[in-house]
Amino acid sequence: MPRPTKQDPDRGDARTRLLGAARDIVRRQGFTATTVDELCAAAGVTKGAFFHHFKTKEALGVAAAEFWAETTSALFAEAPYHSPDDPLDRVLAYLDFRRAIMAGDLAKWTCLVGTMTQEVYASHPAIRDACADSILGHAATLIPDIEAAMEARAIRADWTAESLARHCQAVLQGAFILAKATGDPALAHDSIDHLRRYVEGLFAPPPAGRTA
Amino acid sequence: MPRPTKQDPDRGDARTRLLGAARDIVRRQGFTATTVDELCAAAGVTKGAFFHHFKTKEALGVAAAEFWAETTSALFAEAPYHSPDDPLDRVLAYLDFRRAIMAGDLAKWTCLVGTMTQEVYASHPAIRDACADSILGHAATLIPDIEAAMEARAIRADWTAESLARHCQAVLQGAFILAKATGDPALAHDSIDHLRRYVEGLFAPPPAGRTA
DNA sequence: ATACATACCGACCGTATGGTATGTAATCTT
DNA sequence: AAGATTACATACCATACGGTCGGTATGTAT
Repeated sequence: MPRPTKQDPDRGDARTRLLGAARDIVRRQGFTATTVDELCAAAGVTKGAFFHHFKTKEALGVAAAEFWAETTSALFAEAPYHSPDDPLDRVLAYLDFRRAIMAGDLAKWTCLVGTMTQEVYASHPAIRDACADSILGHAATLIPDIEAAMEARAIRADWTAESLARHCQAVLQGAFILAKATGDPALAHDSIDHLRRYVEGLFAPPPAGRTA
Repeated sequence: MPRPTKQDPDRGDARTRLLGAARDIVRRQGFTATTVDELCAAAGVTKGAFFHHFKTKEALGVAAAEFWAETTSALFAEAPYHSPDDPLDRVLAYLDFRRAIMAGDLAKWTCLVGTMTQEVYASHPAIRDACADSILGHAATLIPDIEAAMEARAIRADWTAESLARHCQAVLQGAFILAKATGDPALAHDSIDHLRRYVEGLFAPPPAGRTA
């Protein structure tokens, strides 16, 4: 059962604070470069507390990915992009929402699990799997709207709603990398714009969606 | 002047071998998780040789990104996708080429500089800049063909050839992440397929390219 | 032949790292 | 209230890490 820490109470229990610190620091420096001591300092927690809650640093990585999945899915569930009546408009509103978030400090709007994946996919399978669950789980939330949009417009395509949902995530992840490389969110915005145009085109009336 | 090492001659000079080792190992484990000793062992070189050629580990990171830019640009320059007469076909052939490469060991076909960017964008600006140069430099090689395709089809678009070239790189980078997360190249293939369909759609005859 | 520079070797160093062992206080169970 | 369990704190450890340093071998110019 959680209990406030000595060093800085009234900020939640040690475990949650460590996960929050991991979310912020790992996004900025990566998983390997982030040390246990650093996480403890940021969370206002001692090393004993760290290894009480997480058997190893790798276990923290897994927990951080799961924490990320939970918190982001809550955030997106409450986001305003679900309100349009037309399912296609909901999908486009999702992209607009993702685009709108891309401002300010890079480490605040880039993706924890995408970052970790690159580093640990070969060396820490447990973390990688948790990251994959997070990414694919989030992608899956788009599928119903895409399917509904396909049905509403009677689209018979050579692509699946699932693959399009995942493609959106791929574009987002790639946009993060371009933004990090250049320090300029504009490149990320441009990529989302291209993606939005693609989705619009897929559902456009005339020769749309490459009907068979 | 390069000189073969004692441990394993006839494999090039120490510097090049270290850069080759960095390319392979960093792609699998990331920059931070890759140790100097590990690189030396893989290159069959001693630590003395390492720090003779590179002042610090960070300097090796910069050199590895530059090495990557040189070797890949050579590879793409000689690749077969330049042969079609129609510039649009060359762009599509580029995508087909990128897609075809995506098979086998992940660490062999994913992007060194994309991986490094995620880790070091905030902590090692020098490496980040070298990575940005590599990515944007490669993207720039696509611009002439895209521009020619736009001109050939008289496309007046609200997007630029440069932004489309960069978007292609974003999709590639994102595809790498999905493939790493799932261990399945199929997700990367699907994303490239979507990108290809997008590019085709942009240049399609009827209501093309969102003319103003 | 001498002098100098480059390329490489391998032992060593200070520190930072992930992890442990042990102790103490709050909370739960009965 | 008593014991058990959970939640945290502190001191400590073995090792691995980036980096240094003195030295040697191989050119290269004069």
